[in-house]
Parts: sequence; C-alpha cells; structure tokens
Amino acid sequence: MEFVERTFHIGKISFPYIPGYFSFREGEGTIRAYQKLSNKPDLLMINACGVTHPANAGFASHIGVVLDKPTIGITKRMFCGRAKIPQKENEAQPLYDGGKQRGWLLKVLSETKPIVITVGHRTSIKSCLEITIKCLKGSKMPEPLRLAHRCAGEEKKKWGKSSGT
DNA sequence: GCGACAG
DNA sequence: ATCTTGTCGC
Repeated sequence: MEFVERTFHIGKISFPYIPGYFSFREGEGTIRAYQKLSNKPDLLMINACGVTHPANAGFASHIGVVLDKPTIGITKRMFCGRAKIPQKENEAQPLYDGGKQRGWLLKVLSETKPIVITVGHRTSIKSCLEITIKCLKGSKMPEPLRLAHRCAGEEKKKWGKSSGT
C-alpha cells in the first residue's frame, strides 16, 4: 500500500452537527473533494458510520450510494449497535444492530479503545474487516484515514477556519 | 425511564 | 469537532 494522491475542498458549512444527520453537513464537501481526484479509488474508507445507523444508512453508506462506490465506515466510538468489548490486542468482536451483524469492534492497540468498523456500501462483513486490517500500519486508525485526517489538519492551518472533517 | 449521541 | 497541560513511548 502506498500513497497516491490527495485532494480537498473548502466551503461554507450550512448545516449544524447533529448526530444522525452527517450527510447534510459534510456530504457536499466530501463529494467536491472526491471529484477533484485524478485517480479514482476502488473503495472509500469513511470516518463515519455505515449501516449501523437509525435509518440503516450512515454517512459512509450514503456517500457510497451517491458516488456508486464501495465504502467502509470506521469510527472511534459506537453510535448504534451492541457488541462485546474486545480486550486483547488484535481481537475482533461482531457488532450487531437491527437484528443482524453489521460490523466489528477491533482492538487495534492494547492501550487504546477499539475502533468501530461497519459495512458501508457494497462491502461485506468479512471484507470490511479484512480490508481494514490490511490498511493498518502501526497506528490505531488505518493509514488512509490517518493520512486524510492529517491532510485536513494541514489545509485547515493554511486556510484558517472553514473546513469540516 | 433516562442519558447518551458518528464529526 | 475544538481547547489544551503535562506525560509517556519510540
């Protein structure tokens, strides 16, 4: 795995942060940034929920449908669903919501809380976990998300207050 | 029933 | 997300 390209978008936020309604706040900016990519990826890792959502369609799922692209949703804490908490490093526990498994809790590092991995769009329970694990590179969060987050921070510093992660 | 609640 | 001191590990 190696870095290929990065793009970003700066615009005015026109919707407040309301858990459950991410798409309205960050949808446009995310799509704009995606459209600027010269190399379109085969899959998107989104820092938000997938199908573990009150409407079974969190931001990761929503963006996957809009862009017609497979997605995986990864967050630092659960929004919906129930799961046993993995204690041992490398341990994964199934995350259930709406009567079926929709993701995992993965204890990446022994000293930090597990990350939440959820099916977004056109990915499976099995593939979302496998792909995420393949993207781990020593940090709690998978490398693509870590780099994207760092990139956002850099641009934010250059342009001042105006973005949204 | 109440509190908590992806970024 | 944002603010923000001191502390810990590679």
